Amino acid sequence: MGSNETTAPTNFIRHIIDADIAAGKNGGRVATRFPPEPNGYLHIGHAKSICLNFGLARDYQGTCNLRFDDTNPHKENQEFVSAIQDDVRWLGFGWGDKVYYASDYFDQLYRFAVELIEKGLAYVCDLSAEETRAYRGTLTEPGRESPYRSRSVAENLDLFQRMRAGEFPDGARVLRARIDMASPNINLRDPTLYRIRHGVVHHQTGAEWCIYPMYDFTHPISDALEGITHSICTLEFEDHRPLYDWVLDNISVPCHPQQIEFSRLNLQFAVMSKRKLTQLVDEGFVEGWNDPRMPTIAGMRRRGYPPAAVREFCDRIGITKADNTVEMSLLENTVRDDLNVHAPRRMAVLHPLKVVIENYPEGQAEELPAANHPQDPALGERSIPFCREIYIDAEDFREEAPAKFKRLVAGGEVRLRYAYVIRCDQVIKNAQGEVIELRCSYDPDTLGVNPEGRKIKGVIHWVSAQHGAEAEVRLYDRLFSVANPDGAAAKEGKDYKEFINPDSLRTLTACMLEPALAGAQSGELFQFEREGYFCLDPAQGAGGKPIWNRTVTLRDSWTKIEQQGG
RNA sequence: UGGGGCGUCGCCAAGUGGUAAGGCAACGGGUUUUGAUCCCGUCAUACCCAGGUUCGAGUCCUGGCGCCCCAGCCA
Repeated sequence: MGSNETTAPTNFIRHIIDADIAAGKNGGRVATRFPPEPNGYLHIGHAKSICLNFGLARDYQGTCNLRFDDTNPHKENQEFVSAIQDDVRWLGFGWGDKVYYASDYFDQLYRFAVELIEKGLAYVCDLSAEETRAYRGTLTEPGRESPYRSRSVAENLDLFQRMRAGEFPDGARVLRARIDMASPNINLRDPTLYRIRHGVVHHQTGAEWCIYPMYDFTHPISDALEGITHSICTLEFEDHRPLYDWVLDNISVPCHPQQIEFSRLNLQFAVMSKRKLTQLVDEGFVEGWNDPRMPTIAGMRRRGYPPAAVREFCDRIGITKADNTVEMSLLENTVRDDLNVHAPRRMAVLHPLKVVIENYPEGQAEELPAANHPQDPALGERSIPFCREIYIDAEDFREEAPAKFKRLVAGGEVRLRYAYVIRCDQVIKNAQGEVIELRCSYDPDTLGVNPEGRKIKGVIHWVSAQHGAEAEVRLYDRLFSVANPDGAAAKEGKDYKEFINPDSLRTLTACMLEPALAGAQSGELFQFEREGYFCLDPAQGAGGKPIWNRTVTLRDSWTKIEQQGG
């Protein structure tokens, strides 16, 4: 196998493909597909599948089709079709100029159904949905055969044609495969192949059809028609594989793709089912599918996760058949690894506390050079204005210093990043006793050099009060307050939504940014030194202020020290 | 009690009979004008359990145990 660049780590599916190639199967060809149903936005679990399928095509010089599994118009729409394409492209994968739709095969699917009927392998069944369920039996008892199971081929052909012609109402009849009502595998107990759906406009085929094929019938045929070699899906379809093979074994298709199943991704502090994500959106628990707290691809994009980091994450988690729940720290660390290398550094004060440097001349200002990246000179530098009044973060000042606290304390000194060492001479408080301003003095001999005879242990960030730009900053935390919302809900007999973290979004409306941030473009990412990585949101906040989303925090060893009573 | 899967470090995960990779987390230490980054070190006599085969088993066999999925005219 192999290619020059990014080759994903090996896994059991690659072993299968390697063996197939060695055996000369499919003429050594590898063709996969990513088959989303356009009934919602893609999430990080889909990203895992996308990276797997498109990654296989990339590494084996094969192909991967983007194919919409659009057989249930009731739940699907064009907005989702478009969003899915945006998301796959954003992740970094392409598909030439052809997007595939299962609905492109509706005519052929119909003819294959007729073929099955002609072979006596499918029949029109008049049982209601409830009756069908009752006839199906249970997990431990076999089902009973439908009274319509022995209709003649001619009658079945006539009825199926009339189903298509719209002669029967919804639910009146279905087309079923005639397999085995006693099979221990419930999927083989004469599964439904076609159902009647009047009055829904399909986003691709409009009102052309009033019967729609089921997944189990559509999927294997779509794969075969596209010459897919390896049809990769998640574990819950393992029980469907005998049906997948049955369909292909009994109709005249050009090839028989191999279905392979892997386990889906579970992520701590998140829910991953489309039903639940849809609910969070529809019921207003989040601002939309692209809310930065959502585990959707659109949400991660808005949050500022680089696509390369998401791809790297998918490589790091691997592909197996074992149930798994990945820790959020793995995702966050993957994002940090990418951002640390690529994000230019800036200074921003989130909780401004005014500092007046009394021995700095009023009306004076100077431009101080600052590296855009401390380890990568190629990113260049910008200059930062310094003057008599600045803001520092309220968290960087304490009247009394806890042990190991190395920021500014009353009477103490601290280094202003890329500027001077200052000393806090006086603390000004309001009537409530809250610190509202600091009067300091600076040491003019400390620009770029350490003072003689004393060690300055702390460095803090700051922004010029005169030159800084105001901004809104949104701090995101995990959407759920427990690692496993579904598990907690089941255990405590509650709804998973009761575990939504009330502090998953904290909005700071009076932040101060260094001037270099003023011209940033929507989507641009920076590290706000000592705070984290932030991404400019496309929207504007109150008063037209820019909104900066916190992508991820920096790793923080201080809070731990502080909590240990340090 | 039917069928299909899965069980290797806190979380992922290599391993394909020859004597337990790697990543994340954690914990020590060093560098540092980001308590960041970076660097160094520690971290499974042990692979769900019990027997067995073998010179040798996480890998093979037998029997248990645990967890996940399946009874949509959803995908």
